[in-house]
Amino acid sequence: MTVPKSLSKVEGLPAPEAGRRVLIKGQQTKAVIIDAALGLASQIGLEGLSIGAVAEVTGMSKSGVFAHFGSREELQISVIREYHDRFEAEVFYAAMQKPRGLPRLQALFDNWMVQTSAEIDSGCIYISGAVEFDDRTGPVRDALASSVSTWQTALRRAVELAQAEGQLSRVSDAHQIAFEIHGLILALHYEARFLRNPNAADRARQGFQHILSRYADTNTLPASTSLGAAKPPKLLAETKARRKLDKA
Amino acid sequence: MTVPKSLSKVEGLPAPEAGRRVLIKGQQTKAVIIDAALGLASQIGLEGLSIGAVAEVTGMSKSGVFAHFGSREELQISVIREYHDRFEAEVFYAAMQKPRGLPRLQALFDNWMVQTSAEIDSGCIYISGAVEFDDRTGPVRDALASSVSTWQTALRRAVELAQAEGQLSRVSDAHQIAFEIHGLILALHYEARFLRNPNAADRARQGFQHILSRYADTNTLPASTSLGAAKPPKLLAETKARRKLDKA
DNA sequence: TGCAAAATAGAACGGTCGTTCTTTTTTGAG
DNA sequence: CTCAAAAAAGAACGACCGTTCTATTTTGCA
Repeated sequence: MTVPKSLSKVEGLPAPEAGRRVLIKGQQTKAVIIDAALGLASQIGLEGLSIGAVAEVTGMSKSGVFAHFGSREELQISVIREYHDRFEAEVFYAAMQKPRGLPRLQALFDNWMVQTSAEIDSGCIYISGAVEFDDRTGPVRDALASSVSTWQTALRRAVELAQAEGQLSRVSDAHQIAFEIHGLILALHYEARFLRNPNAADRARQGFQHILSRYADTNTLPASTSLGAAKPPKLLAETKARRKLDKA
Repeated sequence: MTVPKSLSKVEGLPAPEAGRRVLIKGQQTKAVIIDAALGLASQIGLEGLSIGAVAEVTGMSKSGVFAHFGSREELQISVIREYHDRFEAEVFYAAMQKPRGLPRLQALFDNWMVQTSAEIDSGCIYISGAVEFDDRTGPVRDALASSVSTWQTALRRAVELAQAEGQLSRVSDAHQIAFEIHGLILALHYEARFLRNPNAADRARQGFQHILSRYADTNTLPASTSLGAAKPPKLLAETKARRKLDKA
């Protein structure tokens, strides 16, 4: 139909084979719109996001906003993509500077906490969106699930690296550990944002330290956190053997 | 406190001082409406709940449904109350038959898991509602938050009892332990319902056993679950001393 | 600067929503 | 069986929604 999926214009090539013009204004305002829409969606959710509200915030007309996307779904997907990019930059890439293993995993968790609910307003789209689209189908849900899965894979990989470094036990697989970490973030979001519990951040941090100390391997315990009692006597030889296997 | 929320039968007084009639039909259909509305809200959320949809499901007219509540907000609140009652019966009261301590806590968790997402469809209103109303104000949010707080208090109390019985360590307070358990349920709901991960239930169960074994006190470890490695050498004397304190 | 294309605005559409008002049907004690 | 009260239906309202179509303004290369 009209509005050709907005692929050639923004997503794909920046029009190097353009027959006539290479306009820049459109993409500028589109970025402004997406930014405003992301702010709105963070507060009222992706489903509550309306073109009229975005138009009012940006000072544009409804049809002016609409023309950039061609449908509300495409606007929602653009918002998801924008959130994905920011999440990737501020949580993932920011933590990749740390050395692999526990330092990087700790940085991922800290950044995740900040991104999720450290800001007073603005909830997490990955969380609210999951609730809104959990029994629906379609491209919006697919985009959301894809984005979340990417992040979960990255987190799991960080856990695996910590295991490979011998800093995290293998009594549970990485998926299980990532699941428990995810639960802490979800509980943080729930208690901080809905119940307005000011201690939620500390609870989450403490829970993360509990997970680390539970799965702690023998070498290099990072300053032995609050729970000093539970020190499982691990097998050093087994750990080293497995580290070799991972290199192969 | 044994959850003294639900008192009268439906709304206010069941009309014992009725001047003329004591009609029963109205309350019957009202119960039918609320049941249908709860089913709908469990799928599409409290915010997505529309009077028109409820009317269609129940085979009534919009105004017929509306007349029973006077506003959509009141319908939403009625749904929350209904969910509260069912949750109370199927999760809380069903677990109160078990002896206090770990058995009861385990039963609470198991029932909670079933209620939350064991059923294929029907999500949890406490979870979806928290996302939908986390930055709103008004009676619906208040009813939801009140209901959740009541349940959280009951859960925390169960943890405290397990601590008092000497079956759960006190290195963390009950609120922290309840927070971590809550996280497991939230992660279960997220992964099972949104990501369609069939292993989520096992992940949650395993995470719960991890929490138990982390906070395990010396006596009566229940058949030492899958995680056999981490056995923290606890102080027996300290535990007994604290158990005495709790009795006082 | 000219001028076509791009960007934006404006008005209107059909649809659904919660709600109100009026009318009809059903209920159940006398 | 009667009949007033309760329950339910029906129609209509204003508001907002996404979307379409057309008109206007702005953009930026020639």
